[in-house]
Amino acid sequence: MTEARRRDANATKAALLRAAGELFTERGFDRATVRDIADLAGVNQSLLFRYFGSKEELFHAVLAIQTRELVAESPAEKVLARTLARMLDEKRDPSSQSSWYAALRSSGHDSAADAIRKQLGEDYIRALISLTDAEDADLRADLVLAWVLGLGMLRSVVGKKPLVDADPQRVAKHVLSAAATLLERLDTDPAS
Amino acid sequence: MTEARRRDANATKAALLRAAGELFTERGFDRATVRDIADLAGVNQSLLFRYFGSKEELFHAVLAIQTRELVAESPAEKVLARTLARMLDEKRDPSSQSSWYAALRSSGHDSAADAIRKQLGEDYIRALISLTDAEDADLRADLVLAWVLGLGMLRSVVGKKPLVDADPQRVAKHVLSAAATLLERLDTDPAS
DNA sequence: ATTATCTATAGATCTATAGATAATGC
DNA sequence: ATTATCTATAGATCTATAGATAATGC
Repeated sequence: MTEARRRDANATKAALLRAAGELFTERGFDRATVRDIADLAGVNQSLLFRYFGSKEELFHAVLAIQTRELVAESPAEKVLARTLARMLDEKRDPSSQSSWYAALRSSGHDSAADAIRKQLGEDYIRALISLTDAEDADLRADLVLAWVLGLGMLRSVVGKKPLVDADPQRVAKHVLSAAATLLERLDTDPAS
Repeated sequence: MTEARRRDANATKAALLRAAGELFTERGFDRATVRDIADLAGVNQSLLFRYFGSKEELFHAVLAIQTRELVAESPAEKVLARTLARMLDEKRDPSSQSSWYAALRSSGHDSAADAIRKQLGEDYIRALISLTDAEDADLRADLVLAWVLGLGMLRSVVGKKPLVDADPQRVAKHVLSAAATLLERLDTDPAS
């Protein structure tokens, strides 16, 4: 982003989405200011409003993209293992980390929470529910989702050790085998 | 708080702590404004600064109290069950819910996160670590802690259904038995 | 000529403080 | 007289917008 860029609305939008994904994840909705996002993207902050209307709409765009990427192309048994692999991969650049954490960190009563409730409720949860025949399948799926979110928060926000430095394979193995207590058809191979 | 109160500095401090606990948990650090906290406590907002110095110091006071209450008097095997019972008890008044969620929702790089890292690292985690002989005991404790935090966030911030409406006993039973995969000496009785 | 980008600023917060007021205890 | 409480406001943000500038494509 440091070299002189051509004038390209699509590239600017993409740069804003990327920067927003990174800062929302790292700081949460409120503390990721539009100015910081625009600076990180290397563009003027007024363009954020021109292309996305408001900070909140930008946030929703980020959430929608990330949810789609994550859930869309994996079979249900492997969604959890892949989510963990993605989250635990430290070589991954920060902008691709999930902004779900940011959604959680935002206010409890505004549309940010509504957004996550819907996005997660209807995509991710469905995959998890399909992995058990228990009558409380939907509750079990919520419990597993809570774990994933808690792990992400404790890593990315708190930076808790030894969790942040732990071997990804080992973390995934522990989580998957414990989660398999709740979801009997879960694939517990961390490297799948 | 509605009837005319006597002038009582201690009572005012307590009212502020209580109101702060409630609003920080519900909205996170940034969106719980000092004015709202003072209004909920039924006092003028300037008193918050008089008695606690700054919003951040008030937040730390809230965290310290809640951590102490929670961990202090339970044996290690029962700390998790009691944390869950406390969190899942809907009759409980909101001000006593844990502000750990608020700490998580606050910025990743300021002293709020430092506070939680220390408070949790040194009290809660120690209890969990004592429940397993595995060499990666500290990692396992982190994973369980992550689950508790994720559950609290998903309940109190997102209001995810069916999780919020679920039978506390059943939720506790699921979580405890899955967590026992990691901590072999954990007491898995939800009602202990 | 069109449109991507930037400048400048309005307007709405929010934290924090200085100084005034009023209720208590000796 | 002491001190708990309130009033009023400074000063620092932050989101959002109106209008000016400058790079592209026909």
